[in-house]
Amino acid sequence: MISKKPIRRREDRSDQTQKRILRAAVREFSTHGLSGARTDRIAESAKVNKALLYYYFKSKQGLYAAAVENVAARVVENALTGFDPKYSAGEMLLRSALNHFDRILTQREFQSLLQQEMIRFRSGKGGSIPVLFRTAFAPLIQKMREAVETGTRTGELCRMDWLQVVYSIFGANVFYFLSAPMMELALPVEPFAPKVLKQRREIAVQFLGSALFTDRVAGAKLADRILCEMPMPRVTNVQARIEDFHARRKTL
Amino acid sequence: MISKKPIRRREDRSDQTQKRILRAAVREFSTHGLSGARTDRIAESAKVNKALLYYYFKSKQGLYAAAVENVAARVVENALTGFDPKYSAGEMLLRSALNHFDRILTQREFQSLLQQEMIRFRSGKGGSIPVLFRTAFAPLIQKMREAVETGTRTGELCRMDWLQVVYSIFGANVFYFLSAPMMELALPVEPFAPKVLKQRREIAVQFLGSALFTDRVAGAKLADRILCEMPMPRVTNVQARIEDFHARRKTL
DNA sequence: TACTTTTAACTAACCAGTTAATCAATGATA
DNA sequence: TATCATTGATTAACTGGTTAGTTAAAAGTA
Repeated sequence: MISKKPIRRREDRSDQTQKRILRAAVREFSTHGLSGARTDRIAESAKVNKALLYYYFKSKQGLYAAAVENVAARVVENALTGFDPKYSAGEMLLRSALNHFDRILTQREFQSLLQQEMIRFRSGKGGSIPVLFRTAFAPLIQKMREAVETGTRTGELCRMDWLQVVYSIFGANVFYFLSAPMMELALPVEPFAPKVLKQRREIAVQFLGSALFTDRVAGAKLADRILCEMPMPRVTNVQARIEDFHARRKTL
Repeated sequence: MISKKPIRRREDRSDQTQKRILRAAVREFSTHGLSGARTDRIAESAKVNKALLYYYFKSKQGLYAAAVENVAARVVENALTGFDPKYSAGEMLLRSALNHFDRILTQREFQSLLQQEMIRFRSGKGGSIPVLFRTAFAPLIQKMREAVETGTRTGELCRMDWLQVVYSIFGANVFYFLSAPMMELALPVEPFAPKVLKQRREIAVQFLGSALFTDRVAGAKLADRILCEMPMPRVTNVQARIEDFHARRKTL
């Protein structure tokens, strides 16, 4: 933003504008949905002419697909960290819960896009769900299943349905962020304030610790230890949040 | 559908067409979103002229608002059943979890609309969230909070953050239905098959029973008892499911 | 007749996608 | 190394189909 040295090499320049378009597209699609998004708005926010969108991504659909893939790729990389075999099964689960929370926190657009894709998929159109599923989702729940099964076999965890564990972990996190706008109206706190987020994150893991483990106290202790080792990431996405804020102001 | 006796009274006739429009609108908006929905399609599916939509509901936005309110109203009525003071705090919570599951199951459109409204709300525009919040959401979580607090005071429930309980209960249910289309790709089962639904519903309550209660075994037993008293409702919405099916076929 | 409900046909705006022309690196040539 | 055709990147202006919303008249009911 600040450095104004013009890019000389043609390729680099083109790459950069493509990235700019993609960033703008992710923002637009995640806040307005596929049909609500406006190509003019994307072009304007990427500071390029609208025709460029079609030059690089042939159609609105194409741009949308590229946007979804782009965010998905960013997610996949760190989805499986935490399943290091040096950890016990229970620890893997708690770590993946934290991982999931942090991922939603740092990549909010992904969540919006994913939810919208889910609705689209349910009402018939193929969309990107199958791809997302194969690349991001399937490997993760497979790992979780294995962890629950070994955990119950060794007696570390309570005897329980592995799917229910998946639903509990993901569900609580997803619902937290999903319901945040509404909760904002209910509670005397701002759900996206760093302090509140941090506390929520801790409580969620502690809850899992005492809900999943045979030895409740040991589970809670383990949760505390992991929390020390995995501090909450800083939310770097400041620019987007500022833009959000202004968009909000304008429409009030 | 079958009975063809024409309605004589003007008022009744008008009422009925309004309802037909509203039903069609709910279907259209919940599958396509506000901006994806087409007024022509709503009119056609309600078997009225498009101008009637504007006669009764002045604008697309107005129709949308009416649709959301309509579904919300249906939800509110049975949200608070289960908080009968004759039950213990723990029982209230388990019952409300089942209630919530059944509500999503029988009124799927509400969920879609609500989620879309949540995204809309986050990205600035007021929408119906504040209304929905006051009428449906706030009273419910208030009751849940009270239940958790009395439950922990009496020692029936584990000492835990009441909000975390809310997130766990709602989260698991919401996430089950939200992720169902994706899970369909992951699992060898159809998540909307009555048998699968029934099993999931049971496991979810049993999980809560042993996660929330100080006495895990007692919690699980209570869950079983409640499950007997609250059998899964039949999904009456056959027409919508058939239409869904056909819509799906067409777009493949 | 007087009033409400419903319709066919229309319009104005919007918006995805196109076109043809311009601009600026690049690399070949003398 | 100065020149210039080539090619990729970018734009302003346009187009045509779509869609929310209107109007004026017809049909139905009290």
